[in-house]
Amino acid sequence: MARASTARKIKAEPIRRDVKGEISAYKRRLILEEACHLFYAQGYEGTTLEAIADRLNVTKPFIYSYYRNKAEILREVSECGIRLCIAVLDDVRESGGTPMAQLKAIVERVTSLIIENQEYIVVYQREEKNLEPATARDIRKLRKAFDTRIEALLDEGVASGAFDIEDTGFAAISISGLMSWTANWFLPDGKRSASEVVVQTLKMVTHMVAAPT
Amino acid sequence: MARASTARKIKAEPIRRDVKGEISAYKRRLILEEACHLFYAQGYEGTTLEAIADRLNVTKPFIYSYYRNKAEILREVSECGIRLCIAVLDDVRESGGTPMAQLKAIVERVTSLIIENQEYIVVYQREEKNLEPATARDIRKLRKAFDTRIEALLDEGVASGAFDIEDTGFAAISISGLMSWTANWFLPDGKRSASEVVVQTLKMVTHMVAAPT
DNA sequence: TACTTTATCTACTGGTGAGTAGATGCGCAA
DNA sequence: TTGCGCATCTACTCACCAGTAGATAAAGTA
Repeated sequence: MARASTARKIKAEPIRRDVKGEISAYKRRLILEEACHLFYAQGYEGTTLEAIADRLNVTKPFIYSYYRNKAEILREVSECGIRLCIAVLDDVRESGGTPMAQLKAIVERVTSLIIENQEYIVVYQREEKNLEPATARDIRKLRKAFDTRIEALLDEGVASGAFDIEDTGFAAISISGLMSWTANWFLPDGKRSASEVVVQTLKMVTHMVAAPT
Repeated sequence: MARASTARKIKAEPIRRDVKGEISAYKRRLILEEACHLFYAQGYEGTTLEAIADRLNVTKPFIYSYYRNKAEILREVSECGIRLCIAVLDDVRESGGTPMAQLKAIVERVTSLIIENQEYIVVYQREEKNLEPATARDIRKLRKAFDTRIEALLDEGVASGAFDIEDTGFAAISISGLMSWTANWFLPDGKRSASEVVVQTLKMVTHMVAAPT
């Protein structure tokens, strides 16, 4: 085993960076970004692996040494967006505050995230049918978990009297839908800037749930 | 010309149905429905014309005698949903009423329509990238026109004091987004029935735009 | 009956693109 | 300097599918 020979080196300098691994991860990242960009512009089936390779000035087998197949690239693209959204939700929930303050923070940050990662979000929405069924299920579960946790927050707000909502489950779907939908129509050079969209979305959501004062 | 010989018959019985044309239209319809169903279940690229033909117990060239090519089928599927929505909007606007009453009627009827035609709507949303660019532009224009006319209605409501909205353009996008999004998550056998979803959507939209009383 | 038209089929082509086998060449260790 | 291993490439295979040419059969017409 190679392990025995490296063991000595580790003793001399116990903490060392996995340079090889980092470079490999970086290359995966490059492939992923370019793939997402092309999937967004031309669709998944309309994008050949050769086209991705071309844009990176490499060849198709290069890609195959970092991803098992085309579907694995799509999987990674698809997971990316929802993972980020859940991370934000976790962060806000942990840092506490009133239900209204938390909801506002979530809407603000998640909407920004969706705009920033528009291509990833849209590709997932469009190309779900090209994922392997098991993968599609897993990602759907993540989305569902996101909605359920928004629902829990809304329940807290209803209990405290901050929100006036009849069906919090439905409201949660509506809020997360409103944010997701942004990815479908937002244009980076359109008449509304990203920050204006965030502000307006926040207003819509607030209007939708706030109890009359 | 054959026209001269049929002219005499038309004189004998001036109003006659175009049976041949109707049958032809009916066959197109059958192809369209089956195609939409398969596009929905397996994606556009994942559906072969042979598969569509199989389900209809015919062969591929049969389809080619009713549609020029695969993309033309997709075009018809894609146009279907938005055309129906615009027809409803026209109808409601024509029959008049207060802005609030009109908005409610639109949300109610369009949301129902979207649920009924879920497959058509979703296929369009997903497969836009597989349309010919010119066709995609045309359909986008229809969607845009729909939103603009919702915006005009919202403006009327703001003028009359019924609505409290800062950016009616944004609110219009949000409302049509909320309705469109339904197609993405509604399950015919899910825990909410179609009519419950319609009622809840109506409540969300009302909450979102209504001026405080 | 014989001829025409129309609807649909059988059997093909041509192009494409995912995935792979094996070659090549470069950097590193001894 | 030689040899090894890793990264990447060249050059293919294989399957699939949109679209088509031309056959066939059924219905109508004279």
